[in-house]
Amino acid sequence: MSTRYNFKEIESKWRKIWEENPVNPHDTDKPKYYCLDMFPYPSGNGLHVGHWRGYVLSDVVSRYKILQGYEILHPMGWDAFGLPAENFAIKTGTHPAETTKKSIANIKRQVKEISAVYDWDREVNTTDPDYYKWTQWIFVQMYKKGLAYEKEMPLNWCPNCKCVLANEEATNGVCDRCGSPVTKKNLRQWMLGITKYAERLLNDLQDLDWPEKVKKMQTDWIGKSYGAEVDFAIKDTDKKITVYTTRPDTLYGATFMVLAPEHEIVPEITTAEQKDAVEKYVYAASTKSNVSRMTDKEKTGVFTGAYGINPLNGALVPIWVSDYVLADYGTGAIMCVPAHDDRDFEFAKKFGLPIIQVISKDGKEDEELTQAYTEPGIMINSGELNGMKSEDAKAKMPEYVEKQGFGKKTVNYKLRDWVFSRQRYWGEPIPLVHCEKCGIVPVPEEQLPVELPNVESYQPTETGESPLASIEEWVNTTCPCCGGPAKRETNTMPQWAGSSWYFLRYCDNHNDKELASKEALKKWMPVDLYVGGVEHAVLHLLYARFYTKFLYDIGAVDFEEPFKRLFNQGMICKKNEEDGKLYKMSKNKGNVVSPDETVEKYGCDSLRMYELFIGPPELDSEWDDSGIDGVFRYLNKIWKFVDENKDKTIAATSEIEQIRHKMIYEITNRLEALTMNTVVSGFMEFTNKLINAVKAAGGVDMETLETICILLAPFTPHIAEEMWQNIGHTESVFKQKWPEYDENKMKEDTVEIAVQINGKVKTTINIAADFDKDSAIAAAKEALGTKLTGTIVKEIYVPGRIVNIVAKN
RNA sequence: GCGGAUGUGGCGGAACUGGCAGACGCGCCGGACUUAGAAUCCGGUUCUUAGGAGUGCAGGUUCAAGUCCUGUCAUCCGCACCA
Repeated sequence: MSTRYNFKEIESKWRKIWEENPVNPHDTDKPKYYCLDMFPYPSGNGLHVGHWRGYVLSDVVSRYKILQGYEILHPMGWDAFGLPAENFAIKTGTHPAETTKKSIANIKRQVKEISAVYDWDREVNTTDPDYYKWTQWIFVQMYKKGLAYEKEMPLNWCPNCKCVLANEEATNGVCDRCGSPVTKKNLRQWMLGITKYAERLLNDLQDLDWPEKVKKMQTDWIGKSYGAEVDFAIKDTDKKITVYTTRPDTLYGATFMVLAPEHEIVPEITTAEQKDAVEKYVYAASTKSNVSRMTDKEKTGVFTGAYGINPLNGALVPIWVSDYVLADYGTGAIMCVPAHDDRDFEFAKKFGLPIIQVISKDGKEDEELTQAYTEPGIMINSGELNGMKSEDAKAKMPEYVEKQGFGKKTVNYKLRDWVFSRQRYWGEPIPLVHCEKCGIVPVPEEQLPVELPNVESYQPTETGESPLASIEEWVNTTCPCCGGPAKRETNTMPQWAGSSWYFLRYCDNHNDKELASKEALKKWMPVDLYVGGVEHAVLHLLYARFYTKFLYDIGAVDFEEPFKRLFNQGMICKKNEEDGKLYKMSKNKGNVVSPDETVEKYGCDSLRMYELFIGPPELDSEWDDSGIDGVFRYLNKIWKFVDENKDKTIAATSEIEQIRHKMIYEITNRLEALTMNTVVSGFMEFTNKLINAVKAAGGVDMETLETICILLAPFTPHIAEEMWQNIGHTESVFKQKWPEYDENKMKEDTVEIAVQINGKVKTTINIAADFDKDSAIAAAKEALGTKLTGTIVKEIYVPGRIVNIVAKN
């Protein structure tokens, strides 16, 4: 394709000029706008055109805000700790720092091709000791507040990564990173008490301008439920079992109990006759993989031989063990009401346990329940509760149980504390020292950062020990407290540590006294628009909110929510040659399109515009190699139009003026709504209209040419800047003001409207836009002529839209 | 199983609070320019027995439904024995 406008020359020219004279000067007294991209992991594979999508979108918004008179913070950095560099080190012996440095250099070069208005002097890198000093500092503050603690417990262990995983990283029993099935391993690990923040993390979601989907995912992950804990005494012992239930209204219907196999009371209450069977079952459950425990829905279980006593009516209920009860949710023990719970019903049927109905639709007992009745209804077989609405009983029971002294009202969360230590090399060392005399001592703040030492072997171990453990001269240190011999903590932090607060560091990235100064944070935070993929809906976005709330509590920041508005861009997919199916671009699938080549062929402006044009930005889109031709042709067209008309401008005709105002109106509104695909189609549509109007008028006015340049500037900055210069300006287009529209001037004098008979379009008429109903109907009837037959029942006129005549024959 | 999103020409997709369905672009067809091709420009492009039919399917509300209501199907995503 031959080129009409020389994008190569224009783009390199302006890139250079902007580098010397940034279009977004700082330290102004303008209002602020913080527009943030989720920073990338600098992978060796570099970027593909899918990565551009979010970056272009956020840049368009940033440049638009500049034109609207804002001072912008639009930074970029590198989330550079992580496994790929470390695995590469294991294979080749190359130090991860070296690999990371190279990858960053490459990806930075690629990111610069986007020509975004990034503040490169605010770049951060999570592996830079000046950065992770503060990652460690935050950990120390958490430790001091008792929020970071050590605990031994069965943890998700990825045998492939040889590393523990947080719950959030092991959804569906599979390692988030490598897809291996996760096993459980009993390990002593560092935890962060995120559950202390469950309520705030849940409540504060309400006011965020985030996609509902993400809010819902976080809400579900936190998993709040209301209910009661009820104590069941165990027959012939002085022991009791506390169960958690969300259905205290059904307490009279409890006919058995089930304990999780891991429940500590199981061996204590199991009778001699049942001992073998129970031990066998518990052992089998412990070796069952996480995946099958989640997916095997067929109920299994074993009777312990013991009986609990229903505190309400003294009824004896057999106590069973089954792995459908989870040890780490609620109390690890449940009361079972088979009449009103699907799972309990299934269990009761399978093992022949009694079923007592305590709720029914009409207050009468059903003949026989064929399935659990889970709807609300009227209480029956429930003593003093009989006749009450089940919802009322549900609301009343927790308090009643509490008053009677055999339980209490409670709230439960699915959210677990965050397993925070990793047994790998390429991460922030946890800044703690183990002293025989003083116990665990945090490294004093003035000694931070605890830098990562060099190791010989990056190989992780089977035992759950970090490769750092083998470096004796590093491990052996002195206790900051007593000066005696001590050992360093050898675990490192998860990759999420660095990304949980990086948006704060951008505000003041050179500060060596604080993670960021109060003034800088006050100026910039919170983030006004955060753009990134939906894959971090629970992980990064939950952790970052947690960190922010913690920093708020210790007075380090004065806001509780870091990201006011969140936008999730869709992925760019491409058909795989082999199976013809759409896949997200990836090296594995061999469907990657390189932005480097695309820029070479079409230029940055064309690629930027095509990234937006490809489809609704929040949905996945299919890359079409020839689709970019359309925007490239468009840019040539607008270039030619401006070039041909710039030297012979005339006064604006009313038609051209009307097009200009309408164009400003549409582009602005669509841009505000982030419906970027329709912005691009709007540019094309209005340009076509304009070209026709200009042909008729014999020329165009200067203001219209200027408007086009400014409107295009956020989208295709180079060509816009060049055209702006070509029409006679010496100052950057980004120093201009975003144009305003005048609604009165948008209006057309005459409009074409459709004329319908009984809702079917028969013809169209051109009438004055301000015609009243009678004139419009009259004009419509005239246009219809003999087509209109029968008796007219109704006449409808929607100004500017339609005339509909309802006639009966 | 629960929750959410999506469903419109050959393709990607437009259509603001119900008001001319298919904007804009790709592709394709025809024409102009050219020795020729590429590029560019101009015109056409939902289907169709030319009366109509048509926004996954079946109903409903309305003068008027892609848009609202009821039911249903398909695809994708998230959660998934959370008591």
